[in-house]
Amino acid sequence: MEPGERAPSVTIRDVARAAQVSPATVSRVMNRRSTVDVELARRVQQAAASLGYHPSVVAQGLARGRTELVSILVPDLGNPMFQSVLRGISRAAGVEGYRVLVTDSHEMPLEEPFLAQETRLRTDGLVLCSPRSHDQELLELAGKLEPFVLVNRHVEGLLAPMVAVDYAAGIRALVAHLAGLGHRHVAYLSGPMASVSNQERLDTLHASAEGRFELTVLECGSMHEDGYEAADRALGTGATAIIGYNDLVALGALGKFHAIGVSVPDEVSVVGFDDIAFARYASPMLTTVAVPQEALGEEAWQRLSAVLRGEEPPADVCFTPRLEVRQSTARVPR
Amino acid sequence: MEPGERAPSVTIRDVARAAQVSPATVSRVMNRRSTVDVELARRVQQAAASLGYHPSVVAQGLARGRTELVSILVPDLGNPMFQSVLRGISRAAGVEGYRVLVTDSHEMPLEEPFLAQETRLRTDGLVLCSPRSHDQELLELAGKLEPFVLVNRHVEGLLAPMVAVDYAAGIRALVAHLAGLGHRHVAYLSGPMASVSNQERLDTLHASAEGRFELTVLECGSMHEDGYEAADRALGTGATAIIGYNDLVALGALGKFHAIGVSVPDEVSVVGFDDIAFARYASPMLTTVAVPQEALGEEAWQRLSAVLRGEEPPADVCFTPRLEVRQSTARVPR
DNA sequence: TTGTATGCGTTATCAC
DNA sequence: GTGATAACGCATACAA
Repeated sequence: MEPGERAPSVTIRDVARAAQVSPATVSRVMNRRSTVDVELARRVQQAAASLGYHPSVVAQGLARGRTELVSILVPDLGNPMFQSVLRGISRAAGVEGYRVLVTDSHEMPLEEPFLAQETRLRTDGLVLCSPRSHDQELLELAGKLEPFVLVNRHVEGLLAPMVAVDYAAGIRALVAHLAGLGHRHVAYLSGPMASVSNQERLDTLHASAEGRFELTVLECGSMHEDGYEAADRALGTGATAIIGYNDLVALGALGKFHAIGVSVPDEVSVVGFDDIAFARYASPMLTTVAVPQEALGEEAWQRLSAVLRGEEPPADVCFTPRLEVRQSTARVPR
Repeated sequence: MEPGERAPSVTIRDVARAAQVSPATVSRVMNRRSTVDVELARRVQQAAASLGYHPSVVAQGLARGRTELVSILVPDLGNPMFQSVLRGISRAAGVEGYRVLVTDSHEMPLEEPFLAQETRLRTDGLVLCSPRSHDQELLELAGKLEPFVLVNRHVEGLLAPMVAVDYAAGIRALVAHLAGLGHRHVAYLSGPMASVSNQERLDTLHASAEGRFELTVLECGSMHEDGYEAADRALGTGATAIIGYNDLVALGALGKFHAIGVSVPDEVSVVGFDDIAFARYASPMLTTVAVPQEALGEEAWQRLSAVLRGEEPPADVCFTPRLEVRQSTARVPR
């Protein structure tokens, strides 16, 4: 065989010939369809085995009209939050024989619509995770993306199933916790501007901080580095407590404080968001708002799966995150 | 349309009819093939646009004999090391228009051969990452998996391209570092028994510890929890330095020591392996052996890509990891 | 129960 | 340059 040449794969016809039956019968045996004479079935099995036959998934996909593949698009594969969602979907889908095709938009909102369509065309359905696009854009795109489900985002008027998190509730719990500890000046390390959940956290923060403490917002980002870099700026504002956009940012801040000899939580309190696995193993253990990440993925799959079966998907769900008080928060220093 | 019914997708024929040309011409236009009369091309473009036509990727796959999809199989999607490799592949492949289908074997070595074959059949090629199977099994499987490349594993006699890491060199650097700090009793938190790289680390450890320090090996695992759980056991052996199977384990141990008030590195030194992003932001910053994770993925893609093009792949590569001395190691306490 | 024939949506070969 | 037509490999309605 020349390099680049097509490998001569063994087809259903080859098996049929070897077993002296029709291709249809081979197909029936391979798919455990209807009742095939046991003797014929045996011959087919044997022929298939000895020829090393495997049905072409692509041909099956074309003939059946489905690939048993679903796509997931995430803003950043490097973020443990999305990795967990991916895991949840991958695991749940795997049980039903579906595989997952993953695409990373690398936090480039403008690429999102194209990538979403592109990857969607390759599979039976799509999970759109924390899309950074505007509501309007998603509404226009929806028709081309169906069937799909939305994770970590709510869009009014969209008929796609949604799996969301009540970030506002999480923020309120956080605010109550910090206010209860006596903090009167809090800094928020803001995430990507395109992140809708960042916007939601910001709005809720402003609203619920009112009358409880002064709030300073600092542009930051979504990665370790961003938190590390922003930590002393935050401290410079006079804040006694710092809320990270997510755990990555909070952990980055923790790292910086440790590096410059600022004690947490004695001199400053730090909290995160998501409760990624590392939050629990940080020093000090990070107080954070726990989002059920793998569950998000599982619920997303349940809905996509239902739609793929032509059934009515379960109702939209909105998880209420749980405040996980650990060691990175304490009473305000006096 | 009834639920479950097939969506009536617009086909190449619909476009041909609308543009009053043959399907062949439409195909030529869509693929920018040969020279098509500019007027006809315009009509086709327009018809395609107004009908919202997108070529069926599945049908293209069948006709062209390739899907522009590759698979990656990893032992644990929850491990940042594999996530980084996945990212590296995903990014590199994406540039050439290839998408990545990811499968997680959930550290179940027995499932691996089946999953590898299954996922391979769905795509044009496979990246086998840190397979837990025995050499013999891989050798027997090889024929069914081609084309594929091996990451983080070397198998004698296998003609598949390989991208590996010289773990022995990493361990030797670690041993020299710890011995130089005066440590005379070291504990190794051992990873999954099925992990070949764990075995390699273990062997090298035994060999190079000889005459420098006493070595105690404790069964542990590959996750945070495992390290957290094993940390005080390790301390109980009288070891003054602890080597984790990977950063996750080391970070878990760090967490435990912080929880029980054991100071790192004053009372005990801790080192990891891989240099995941979190290692740098831990408190104290984790001394570890840096493995170029995304580069592994990129190199893997380069080789798979070459084979897919029918070219000779680049020679096997073996990265020498770099010792990253940070703050979790210090002179032995006296 | 089993085989025949057709369709799935493209690409590619070959005449025109 | 352009259009029939035959693969591509399988599933399935229908006939036997």
